[in-house]
Amino acid sequence: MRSSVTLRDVAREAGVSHQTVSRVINGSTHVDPETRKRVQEAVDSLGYKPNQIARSMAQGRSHTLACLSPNLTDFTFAAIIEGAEQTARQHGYFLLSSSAHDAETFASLAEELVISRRIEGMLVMNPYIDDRYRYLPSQCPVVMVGAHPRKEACNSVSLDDEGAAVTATRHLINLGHRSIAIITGPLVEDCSQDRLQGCRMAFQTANIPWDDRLLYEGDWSASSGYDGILKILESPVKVTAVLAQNDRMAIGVMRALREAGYRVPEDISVIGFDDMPLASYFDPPLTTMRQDLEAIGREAARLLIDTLESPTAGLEHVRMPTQLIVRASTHKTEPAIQEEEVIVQLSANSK
Amino acid sequence: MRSSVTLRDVAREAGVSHQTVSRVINGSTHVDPETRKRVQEAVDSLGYKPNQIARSMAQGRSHTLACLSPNLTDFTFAAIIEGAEQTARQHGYFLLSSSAHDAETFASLAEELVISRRIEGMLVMNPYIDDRYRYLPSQCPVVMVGAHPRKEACNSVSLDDEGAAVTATRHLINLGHRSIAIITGPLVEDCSQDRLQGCRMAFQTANIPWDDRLLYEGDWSASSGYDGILKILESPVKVTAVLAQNDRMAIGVMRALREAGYRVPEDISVIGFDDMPLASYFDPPLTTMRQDLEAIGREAARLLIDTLESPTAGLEHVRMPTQLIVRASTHKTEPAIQEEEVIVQLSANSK
DNA sequence: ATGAAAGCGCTAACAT
DNA sequence: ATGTTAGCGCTTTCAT
Repeated sequence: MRSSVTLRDVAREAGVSHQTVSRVINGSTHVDPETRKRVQEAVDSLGYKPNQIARSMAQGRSHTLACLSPNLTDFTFAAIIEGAEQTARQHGYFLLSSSAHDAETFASLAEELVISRRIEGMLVMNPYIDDRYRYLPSQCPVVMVGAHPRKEACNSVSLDDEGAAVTATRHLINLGHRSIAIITGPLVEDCSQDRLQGCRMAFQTANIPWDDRLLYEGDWSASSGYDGILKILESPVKVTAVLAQNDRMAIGVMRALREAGYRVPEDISVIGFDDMPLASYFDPPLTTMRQDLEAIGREAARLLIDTLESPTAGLEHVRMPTQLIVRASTHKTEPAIQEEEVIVQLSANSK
Repeated sequence: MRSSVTLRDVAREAGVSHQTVSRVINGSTHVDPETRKRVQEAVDSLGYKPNQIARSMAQGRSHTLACLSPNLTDFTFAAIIEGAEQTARQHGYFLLSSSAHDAETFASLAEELVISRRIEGMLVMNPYIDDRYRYLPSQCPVVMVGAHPRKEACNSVSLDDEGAAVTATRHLINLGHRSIAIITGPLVEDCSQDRLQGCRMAFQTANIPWDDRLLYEGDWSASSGYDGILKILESPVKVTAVLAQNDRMAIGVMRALREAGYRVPEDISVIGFDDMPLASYFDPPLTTMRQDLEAIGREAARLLIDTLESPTAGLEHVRMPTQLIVRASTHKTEPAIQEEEVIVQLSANSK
């Protein structure tokens, strides 16, 4: 098991110095084609594979990236990781994904990874959900995912949350809704704030007055959507549509509505965000803002690798587009203003 | 950035040899308490952290494990990885999780990881979904997750699939059902076969004849559940209950049933497997066999680490228990035989 | 209890 | 174009 073939074994076999073998392995140009061939044969016949640990040691590089997220199971995180891992591997990096439930865990984990030289760069999912942004490693490049740096100098990839919210809200408005409840994610998170801001803007454009009684701060869970809409329905305002900032909360909303005797979408329309798996299997199938999570992960990894390989690269803040997916959970109230919206949005974002 | 503190820096600071520092770091007993204290102070004041790459290099160990699964996004895989990662970290290992969509990807990835000495052991999720089991690395310990070794000599962790299926089936039988449709996962997978076998056994015990027209092989997707039940309903047999081998297919079944004008559970009962997130938010909330996925991951990692650290350890094949979760999607047909079943199962499995 | 020497398998810098 | 010499930062002998 520890009888691995080394560079020197190959060198001996090929009758050259181990350095020449190294050159061949690393594709250096300064090698005689004849020699290269001989070395290559030795490599093949001995089944030599470079020991990456030794290589990392010699160059002081680990060829490993880390991705730290609050957990690995939320579909959004998992899909981003999947994308990031793909891209990392394509570029010869491995991705170590770890979950850090809270800021302390994050801090110790990040420090260990960096100081122990195991990783060269780090993807940080949702850095502002708690204090974790305070503990971002200073000694290696970081890419924020799902949030924009406030004052940290690092790359970032996030959704066009504001734009997505504008689109979603306008979809409802165009269906004739003017009394729209909003269930947000935790307002400490940028993405909740941005989505809220998008709603505000769309309201303003349509001259819909803002009403705080129609707002509820959830925590992304289905049960918070459930609780939220029930709370809102207690107010005297008549709601005809609900915008939930993610699909899970939208599910909770639909369930509460059903139990309270409302029909979706005939009485109340519901729109979500994410287009999570099975969104089309809900009852009714959910209208939602789709985001291409794997693309976010790919982009984030690309950004990190770019930074690693060309340290001169400036900071980038990428916003990923979203797409309105109209299913059965949204519906006209009064005669709709115009229905072409859908087509417009689909094409505008499908690049 | 590369100005890290090394063992020698600490040694100089403490006025000892770097070797002594190494002893302190590694908790060797043969160190004078006085010296140890001095070294410790130097370590602290300099903020020294061992370079893990160098350490790996010297001991020929990477302290890294890999987990290869078909993808990272399926909730089942993600949750298992989450559990495995936790345990790995507790024991000082890192977990490199990668997805290998097909057998070829798996083969090259596994080879690279092992030969390059990046990892010391490997968790392999669902090795029999395709040919990947042929490419299991021979040079490092492997733990199979979700399947039992056929002839491979490795550890494994899987669900008590057969037992779970027996419990699920008996739940339906006890509710008076005798005409039960079954939607399976891909039959190349052990877990589909085992669950099917459990159904067969429960049928036999209850003297229910087997009817192939009530069987459909799905692929775990919601749409295959949808298609499957529609296909089964074409046959002249009257179905009163459906057992889907996972929750996603169960969702597909419920949707098809709803669209075909059947009520769940009044006309037809549905039971799933997994207790996936939101299972309780389906309409109706889904009765299902819960599995503790994170526990599976933890167990798998534990097994792998045990093997690594005490090579004398024999092979283990762990079966994890499941738990019947009764919600609203199952219902009596004729007068039920007895209802205490539920309680019995819950306590029997909740250890 | 401590130190000195050697080496893990490779790459980098300098020869030639 | 190729070889030689030094390490990378640590652990592992083996002395003392």
